[in-house]
Amino acid sequence: MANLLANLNERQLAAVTLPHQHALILAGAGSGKTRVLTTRIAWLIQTGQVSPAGVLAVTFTNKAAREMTARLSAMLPINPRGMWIGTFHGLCNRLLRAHHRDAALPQTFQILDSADQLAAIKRLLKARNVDDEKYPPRNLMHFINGCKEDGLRAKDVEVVDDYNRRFVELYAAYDEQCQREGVVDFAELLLRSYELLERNLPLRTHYQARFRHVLVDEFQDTNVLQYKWLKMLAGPQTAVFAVGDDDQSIYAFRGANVGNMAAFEREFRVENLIKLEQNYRSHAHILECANHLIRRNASRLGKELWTDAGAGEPVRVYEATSDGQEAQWLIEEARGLIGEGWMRSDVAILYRSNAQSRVLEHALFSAGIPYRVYGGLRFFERAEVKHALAYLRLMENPDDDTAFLRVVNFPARGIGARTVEQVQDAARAAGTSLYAAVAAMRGGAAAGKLGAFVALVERLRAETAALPLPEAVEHVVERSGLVAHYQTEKEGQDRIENLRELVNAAAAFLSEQGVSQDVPANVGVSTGAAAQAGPALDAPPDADGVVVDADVAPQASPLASFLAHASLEAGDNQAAEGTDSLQLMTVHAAKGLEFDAVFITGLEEGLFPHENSAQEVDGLEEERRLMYVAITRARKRLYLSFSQTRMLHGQTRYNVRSRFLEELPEGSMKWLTPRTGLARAGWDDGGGWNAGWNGAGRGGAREPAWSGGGRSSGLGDAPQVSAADRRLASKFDRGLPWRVGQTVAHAKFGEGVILDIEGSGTDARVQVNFGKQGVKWLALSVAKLEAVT
DNA sequence: TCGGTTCAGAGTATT
DNA sequence: TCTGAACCGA
Repeated sequence: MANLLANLNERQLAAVTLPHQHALILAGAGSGKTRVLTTRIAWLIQTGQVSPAGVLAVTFTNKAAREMTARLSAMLPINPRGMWIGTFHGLCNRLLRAHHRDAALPQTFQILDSADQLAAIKRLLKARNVDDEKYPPRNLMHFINGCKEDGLRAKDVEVVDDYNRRFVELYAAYDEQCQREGVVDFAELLLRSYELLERNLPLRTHYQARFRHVLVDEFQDTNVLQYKWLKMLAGPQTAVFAVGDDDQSIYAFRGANVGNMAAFEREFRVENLIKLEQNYRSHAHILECANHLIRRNASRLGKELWTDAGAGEPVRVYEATSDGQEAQWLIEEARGLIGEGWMRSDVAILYRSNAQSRVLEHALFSAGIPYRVYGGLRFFERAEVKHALAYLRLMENPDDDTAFLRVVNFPARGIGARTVEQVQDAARAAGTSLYAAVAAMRGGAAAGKLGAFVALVERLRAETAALPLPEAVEHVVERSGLVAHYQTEKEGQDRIENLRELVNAAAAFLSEQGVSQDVPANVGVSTGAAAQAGPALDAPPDADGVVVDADVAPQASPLASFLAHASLEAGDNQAAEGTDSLQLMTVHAAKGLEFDAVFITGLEEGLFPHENSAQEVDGLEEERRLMYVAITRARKRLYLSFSQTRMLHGQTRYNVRSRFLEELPEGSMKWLTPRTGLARAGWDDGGGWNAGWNGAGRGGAREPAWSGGGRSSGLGDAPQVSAADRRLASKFDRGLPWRVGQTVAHAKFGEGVILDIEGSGTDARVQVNFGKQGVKWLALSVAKLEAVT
């Protein structure tokens, strides 16, 4: 144990060895967060305070879960595979498989990824003849996921208008469709297991008693439902150890609710709040910049990073004349670094939006510098892989209509859209799945072809019944006709490779799970987890019967587990490793990573901070946190660059440098280009976005529209102002006390940002984005708005 | 069923 | 400017 706790600093040690009580650890960037989490678990187990089965540790990404598992197995002589360490979705999947009956799901339920979900929604809209112009599938998906992430079923959603009513109806219909098909989407995994625990007292009591320690990573990223889920799981004997950093909360747009941190502190009566502020990553000038910048955010729990590593080099700032020139400069700098012996893989080039990578890639390519771009298609998202998985899914669960439609005519077997529609009609009439409808259909050429398809799936299932998973996958890949189909394609070779890789992935999956390679793919097995579970899992008999713990419940078959794995872990999304390359990625993708040298590019108003964020509640603060994350990625050297002009959407935009540059401490910066003065009047942190993004550039005027200060005067004076700008400007000439971009408060809806203003006098209306409460038009003569400063 | 054309939209993203 | 999706004709 001595060496377990060795080399921890005072605060880290305190966090690791906290008593059996709820705790909130505010872990700054580079402060050893993962180390504290894993050491805490190891320490608890090693000192006999909890058995491995009594620990539940939850993360957001598979990568984080893997890292935690790996570090733990290095610290402890136990097999951490049997422990409940995983992503929210992975753990929910585990619960639902074990208690599928109580959760009203088939044991073989399939998991829809985002693309599957969208396809299912489109299918739903089509079947119900819904105008998808008026109700775009993507909006509906967003709505459904948003509701689920708030823990709301369709019946719980407050209907505010007719348009919204339709969404709620479709939400209900969507859930029915999923239930009928035996599929669940990502949000459903969470919601369903939450409801399972909520409604099933014996089950809840059992798991609450079992998990004496619940540890949460990246707590600032939890959404409303995840927090509710944690509250449901935490019983009177449970200590929740939440680790997070409110300053690194950059995922509000996907439902993360930083407010959970304060709520946790309050609702769990947290007495142990520990701040990890010593940074082991960056030199002091870099941390100075990070601290100085983030201090501007009003809503913070408060934290200041420090290091004893020394001042290091000042942060370099460069002003380019164009985006292309910015890339050229960057290449020269990078060449210099490489020449000095820096590894290319230790140099990262960050940008706010993916579109910015093109110019950079073009320049790097021309210069012959190897680079890797993060993002893009992942292994299990590739079309050919999804096709193969669809066959496997159909074998496992014939009711999976999404899988059916994906491969019913792929490879082409003469089943056209017309035929498919007929099946869909028949299925709807009979209230069955497409697969079952085909089985019920008689006669006709179409039925013949369809019948052949169903027979194919049946045959595949029979032929693979006794085969181990990898061989079963290989058999399906071959006999489904996929390989043959891609052989006829010009560029099908890569796809065939990926199909072969899928066979390898299946084999790798088995060994990762500790399942023997000999077990037939579709036979339930007991994994190491069950064997390891031990006496701690003897569930207390209850009035309603005995609770069978997930670890001793029959396990799903290797195939079912593999399919879940494929949905829950989309695989790598970065170019294969190999040659030493520069690392290109968005700032979001860089979170959690670190590099010796970091370039943050495109530091321009409208781009970073992004213009769209001005329309969101607390949008600017989130952008600032994003900048904070970017800065704290750098160990030794940090470059910040921006460009006077940038090609965007086919037009040259004339930029003003990012306000974030003005928010950094002079003393820690070194301008590589002369620092020009800027008229900064008109800046407004309170929600306003007075910068003249709208006008600048389109008229060809370099003069920023807001140079004069306030929006209206600036616009009025600018030459060649567009019609849109005049329309905008006119909104400020009516003497209304409101302006676009302003943050306001409403008694019922909370804080919002004004998006638009229409009419005048008693007719005046404002459109306000209230975030989760939605976008609303409010009549100013009725609604009471207050300015938020 | 595929391939070309047209059109809108263009922010960040894990499971 | 560029991309992806939808659509139409062969």
